[in-house]
Amino acid sequence: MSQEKSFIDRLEVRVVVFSLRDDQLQALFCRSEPIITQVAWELPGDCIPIHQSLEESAGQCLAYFIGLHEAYLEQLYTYGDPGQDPEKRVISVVYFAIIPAGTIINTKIQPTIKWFPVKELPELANNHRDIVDYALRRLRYKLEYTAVGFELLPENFTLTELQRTYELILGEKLDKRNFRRRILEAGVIEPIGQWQSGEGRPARLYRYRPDAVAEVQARRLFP
Amino acid sequence: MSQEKSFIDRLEVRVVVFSLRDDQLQALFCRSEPIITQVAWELPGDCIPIHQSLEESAGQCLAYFIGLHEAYLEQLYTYGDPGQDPEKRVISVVYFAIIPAGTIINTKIQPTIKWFPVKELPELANNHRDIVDYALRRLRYKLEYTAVGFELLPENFTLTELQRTYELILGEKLDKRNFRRRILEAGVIEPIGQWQSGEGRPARLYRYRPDAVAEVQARRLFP
DNA sequence: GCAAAAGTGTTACAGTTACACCCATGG
DNA sequence: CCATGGGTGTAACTGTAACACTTTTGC
Repeated sequence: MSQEKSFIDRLEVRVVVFSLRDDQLQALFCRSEPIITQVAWELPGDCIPIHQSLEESAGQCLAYFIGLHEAYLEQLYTYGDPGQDPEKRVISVVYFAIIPAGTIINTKIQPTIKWFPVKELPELANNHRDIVDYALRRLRYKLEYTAVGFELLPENFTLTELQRTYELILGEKLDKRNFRRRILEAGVIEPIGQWQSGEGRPARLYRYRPDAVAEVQARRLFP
Repeated sequence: MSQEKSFIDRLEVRVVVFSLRDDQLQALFCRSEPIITQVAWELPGDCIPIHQSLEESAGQCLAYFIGLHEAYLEQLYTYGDPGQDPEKRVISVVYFAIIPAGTIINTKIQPTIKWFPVKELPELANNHRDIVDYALRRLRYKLEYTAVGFELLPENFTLTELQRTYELILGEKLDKRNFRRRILEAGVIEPIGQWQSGEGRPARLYRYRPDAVAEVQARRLFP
């Protein structure tokens, strides 16, 4: 095993932050340093201090950019192609994060950040567009067989809100009765005994049961 | 964004190599340098030269250890917890590889490597046991919704061999008629017009259709 | 001719989908 | 009292799982 050291790699963490805002799935970007003249956006990120684990760094990145200390966080992929300069390479360990709808984030910490709907992304630096696309695929995919959808919602929510969340991410309409029957049968949520009033009949509020076992048996390609 | 450089990180690639051997799923390890006196095994790996991409390095690792230049390769996870020494950290980008059954590998290149059945792993260095467990989960999982199972087989195979492969990895018996019906209906394999003889009636040989679309619609947790 | 492995259909059951109306509240 | 969104059950259909015997070859 060769022992050649890689002194000139730069190791960074990047985070794709998703949230539901304005009835759309949005992702967070920050303005990149204008290298030539073009201004582009990039994924929030940072170097990884030697004393930190990768996940800690991703978490700290969230704290730094949006002042948030708790969020769903999952490693997505590590990118590390050599660039044009054969003496330089950036290793990007990318995480994705999910922020509950309605979370108030402190944009004063970092005035250069901005949310964009995933359907209307701006021009992004490097391969960040591909990264977001991949994160989105993973989110959709994961939504189908785990309970990750609840991470997008506040602690208490109505069944209509939950259904809307699923519809937004999957990009298709779902049947109300089937949706309700199945999610209640799955036993992953419980009513909190309160109702949310607004226009029309008040809606029962539910919360996710953190003890819920919410992995579905995959459908096999072959039996 | 802070610009602190991480000079003392060591960046390495590791590969979990799976193959079917002796009617068992096996993984490849190499003898680790005996640090104190205890001899343990570790995942084959190497440093990542600055001019290479991560996947290239993983591929080169396969070439170096077993003289193989083509194999299914997929990024698994990146590990990078700080160790005891706060000035040192190893970043391990881990891939997993699948080698078709019957592939003759050149163990003369590296006499210190050895296959172990995944059910009888030896003592492994660092967190490599966890890594293998995770790779195995991913392999099982992936088998259920993609056609990755074919990577474990030689180019031509019988339906019984294919079924056996699935049974070995999933760890359960499958029904012969259901298995055959569904895989043939899926249209991912085609007969090559030859038969393999041995004991009993000769078996028809098939091959995987590389143009096959072989992703199954996931079963949803909620509709 | 027999041992050994390949190959082949049907039926019962479970899960999924499609679908339309009444209910409770606020204004 | 009416507009608005919340809430509820059933029937047809589709996919899945369970199951045993015949066929072809080598020895």
